[in-house]
Amino acid sequence: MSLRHAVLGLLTVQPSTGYELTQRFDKSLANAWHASHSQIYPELAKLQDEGMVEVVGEGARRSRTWAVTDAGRDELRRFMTEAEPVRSQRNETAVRWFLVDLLEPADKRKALERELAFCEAELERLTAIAAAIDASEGPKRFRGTVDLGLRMTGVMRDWLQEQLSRA
Amino acid sequence: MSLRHAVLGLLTVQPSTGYELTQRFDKSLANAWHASHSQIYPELAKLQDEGMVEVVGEGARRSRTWAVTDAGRDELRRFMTEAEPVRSQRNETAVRWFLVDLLEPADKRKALERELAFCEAELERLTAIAAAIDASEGPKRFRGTVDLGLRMTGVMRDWLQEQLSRA
DNA sequence: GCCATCATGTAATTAGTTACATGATTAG
DNA sequence: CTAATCATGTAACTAATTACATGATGGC
Repeated sequence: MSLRHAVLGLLTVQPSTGYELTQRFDKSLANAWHASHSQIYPELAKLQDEGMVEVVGEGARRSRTWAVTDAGRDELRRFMTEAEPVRSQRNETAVRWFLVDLLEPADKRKALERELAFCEAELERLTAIAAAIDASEGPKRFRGTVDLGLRMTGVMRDWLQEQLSRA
Repeated sequence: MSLRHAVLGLLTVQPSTGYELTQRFDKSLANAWHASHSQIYPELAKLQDEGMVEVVGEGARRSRTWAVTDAGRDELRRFMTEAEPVRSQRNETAVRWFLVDLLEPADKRKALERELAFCEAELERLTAIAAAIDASEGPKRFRGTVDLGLRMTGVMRDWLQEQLSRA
């Protein structure tokens, strides 16, 4: 189960409230993992029971800021270095791209155009994130990951354009 | 829900038994969707109830070959052309690559090397599939999808090598 | 005062995994 | 004849989504 490790990882980068975590899942981990608040709050409670996270601050609207404990850091390290990676994916976009070959030309073109628009938007989104990191002070962590996303999305865009020009 | 559309798609390409479908999920859709037999058999039954698949042959070991009906083809087309794509992913490997920046150098190098080995293996797997398609007669469907996989995995390998050389 | 958004939670349902179970066929 | 693999199914459990529910705060 990877939800808890994603939570531990995000909280290691930066202590957050449950609400902020839900947003960070869709920003930082948009291409990796999705979790909604109804999953995150119970998971934080479970992690707290197990001593892996703790409340380090309370703010307005009875919000609580969570941080990783030493036990949590140990568990995250164990996951990253010792646990056997689970490689299976669940990616509806990839299913669609696989199945696009089954469509007749007109439908295929329309589908490819929609996907192309998605890639362009994603490139823009990642470019903005990269610029923000570059403009910031400090260690520029995750700049590499953003760069990987940019390269992958670039490959996808090129591929879609080729498919379109042939369709 | 994408399982049923993956099933309809795979059966559109080639009628199969449930057993064959489980294998095709891990071969053709390895980088898109995973489903185990305990999910596939009930889904075939449900699709049959809804008139979207039918038994077109029976073989040894009481195996049954399933094919898509017109209603199934309609549903697949509707999914591909009209349904709003769900973009969220669930990809533990991507989570790991994101979190690798949190590790100290020695752990990081070890983690990157493991991922690099995975990419090399994946490149080999895809190269073999591409060669098989190229050697075959007929329309060479999905050759493009395999090529996309090769390009993406190539980008990943290069990125991992760069990260390693800097770690 | 009221609307948007921040913020947290639970309940009901659906999807997916792991474990259990069984029988048929083929290769050695 | 027996072990491996083919082939199908169900049961128990865990994970995830969708829907329901409530209250706080800040901007207008």
